Amino acid sequence: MQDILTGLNPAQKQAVEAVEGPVLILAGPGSGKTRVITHRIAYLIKVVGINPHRIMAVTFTNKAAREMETRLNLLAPSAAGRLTMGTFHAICARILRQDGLPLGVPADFVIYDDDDQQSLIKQAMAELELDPKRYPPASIRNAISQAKSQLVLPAYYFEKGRSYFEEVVGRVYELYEKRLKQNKALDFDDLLLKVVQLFKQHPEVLSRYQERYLHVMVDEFQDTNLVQYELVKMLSAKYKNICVVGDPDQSIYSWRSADLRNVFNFETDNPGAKVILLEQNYRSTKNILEAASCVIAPNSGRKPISLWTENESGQPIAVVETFNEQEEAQFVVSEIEKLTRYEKFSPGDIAILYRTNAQSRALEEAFIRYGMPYRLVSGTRFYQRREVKDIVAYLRLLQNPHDSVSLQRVINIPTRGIGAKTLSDLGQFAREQDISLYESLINLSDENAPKPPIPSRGLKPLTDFGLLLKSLITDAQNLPLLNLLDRLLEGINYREFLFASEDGEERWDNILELRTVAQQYQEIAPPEGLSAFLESVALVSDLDSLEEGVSAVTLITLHQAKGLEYPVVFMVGMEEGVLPHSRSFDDPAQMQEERRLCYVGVTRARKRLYLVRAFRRSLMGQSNVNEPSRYLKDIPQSITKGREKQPPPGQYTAASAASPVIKQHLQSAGMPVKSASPPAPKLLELEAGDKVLHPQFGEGIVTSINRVKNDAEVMISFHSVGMKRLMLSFARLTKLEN
DNA sequence: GCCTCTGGATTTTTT
DNA sequence: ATCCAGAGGC
Repeated sequence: MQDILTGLNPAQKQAVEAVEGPVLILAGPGSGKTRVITHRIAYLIKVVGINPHRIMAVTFTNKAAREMETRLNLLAPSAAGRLTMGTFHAICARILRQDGLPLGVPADFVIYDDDDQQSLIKQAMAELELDPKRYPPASIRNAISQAKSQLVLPAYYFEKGRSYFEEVVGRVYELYEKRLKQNKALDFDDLLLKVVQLFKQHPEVLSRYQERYLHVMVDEFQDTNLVQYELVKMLSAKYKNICVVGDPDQSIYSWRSADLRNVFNFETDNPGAKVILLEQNYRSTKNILEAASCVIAPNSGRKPISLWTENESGQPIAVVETFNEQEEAQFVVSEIEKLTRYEKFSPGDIAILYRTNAQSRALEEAFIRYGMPYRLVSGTRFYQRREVKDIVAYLRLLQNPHDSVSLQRVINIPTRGIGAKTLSDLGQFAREQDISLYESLINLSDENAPKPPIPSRGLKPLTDFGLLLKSLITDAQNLPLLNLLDRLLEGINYREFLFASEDGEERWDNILELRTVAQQYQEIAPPEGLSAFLESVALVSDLDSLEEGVSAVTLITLHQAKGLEYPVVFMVGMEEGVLPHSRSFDDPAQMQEERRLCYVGVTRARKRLYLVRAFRRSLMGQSNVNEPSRYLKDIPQSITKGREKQPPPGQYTAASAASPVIKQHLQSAGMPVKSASPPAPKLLELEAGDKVLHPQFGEGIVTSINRVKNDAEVMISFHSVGMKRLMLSFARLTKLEN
């Protein structure tokens, strides 16, 4: 037990030893959070004597779970594999496969990702004859997902006093649920929600789990939504040993329903909760830490966490202005060149962080031009690639033939002459008979079964497809995964099909890559090998494959960078409109989140931090001049080292394209400077009473409009979120016909 | 049923 | 600038 507590600071030690009752650990960035969690688990096992089987540790990412597993193995090897450790979704999927039946969740359910979810929603909307122009499927999906994350059921939308938009959401939600059930499918939100429902409706199941888990720990608690919190509350209700670890300043996923109320209400929710602050930072230099503190300080309603470090002051923060994004990229690359050539840093020590994926483009081009190795985390994600999704859809169909979303996806892949008309006829028939699409296909080759009304010309491909599926489904029961996969690829002539398309070779390579992943499931006996594979495919992300120790510069979004650290960090695009993103301008809560995002970025850096901005930036095809990010102003000059642009080189003769420094120069020399600001945008013509659509808030009614300068303040009563005040130029409103 | 064109939108994406 | 979905033409 010596080794478990030695080397911990007093706060960490306190956190490790606080094993009784509810505990809230507020852990600043770089404060040794993972260390505390793993040591606490080791302490529970080796000192308190808890059976590892009775401990649950929940994380958000597979990567975090894996890391914890690895580190725990060093401390308490005997516990290996005996804990329940994993992501919320993985743990819930397991519970449902085992105990879902009483709730009507079949053990062989498939998991729908966001794309599948959207397909099914579109389909439901078509069935309800709802115009996707008026009710964007993405908004509806979002509304449904939000609802599910907050334990809201369709019935809520039919209560008195709901708006028409909400009623629409309710109707789609209801039908969507019905279709999910028919497809024996669950979406990501369901994995959590169904477990909560299972526990509520079947107390005997709940009490079994409650009995088992003496200790429940949750990592990244600031990212939990209401359902997730509800879940851990239920699980820990008997023994009340619930320990949550998080940092509200690093909450950047509210748009994925993360709810900070979970953190802020924890103490009132859990009387007698111990609160422990981890404030000593082991990661960054004093300068970097101070910059971080200054960035986050202006946010209101924060938990009182103030970071400190015994690390050296280090270098000043480099604040750099470049002309445009090409020059920004060039600066980054040449600076990296210097860092790796003249200093001790290697490319693997360096990361470039940005707000939006689109920003990676210019950077990549520069890296390629200079022949410098880089790795881009998640351009198009592997499991999102069309060819990979197609084959995964086939495999899902083999596990669960009722999965109509997958069936519709692959029914004409490769092209076999089954078009939209045939498909809709088939779909209508299936609905009328109340059978699945697969069953109606099978009916075609069964003499006694009712037949869908398909013109004879379209029949043959359908019948053949049905027979192909049927035989593959039998194979799925008997063949090891790789053999099954190969038989599938052969049965549909997939290689030939891909090679006939553009980028055929690359796409086939992706299939071979998928095959390599499948190889790991080869040893699991036939039907289970397939389902284990599919489950892992559904629940992994790209970040999971982010290897360490690669000798290349990492290009990564700020969101994805959470939880990572690098000796050298470049944050690019430090401009108003980029960070903070212009889409957040009209919502104070979102603006606070942008600030947290900046804070997350800054705190990724260990030794060196560069904050880079471009004077001009092309976004969506047009070039704009952006102000420096407000966050730059929050960092005191005493710890920064500015590197304003050099005097104008030849190519920057256009005054309108000059940096502010250059412009001043020109102006004082009596030269005319044309304003580089874009022309005032055309504003939407609106008046009170107009009906409008907002991409996030949905439909609303304009209650008042107040012109200011070139813009206007509009008050809008939204059906979904009530009254909001928005700036017309920023709010992406669409006018709807009254 | 397949191909081509156009219009619209384009933050972030742990599972 | 680009990507995608849906519409319309062959």
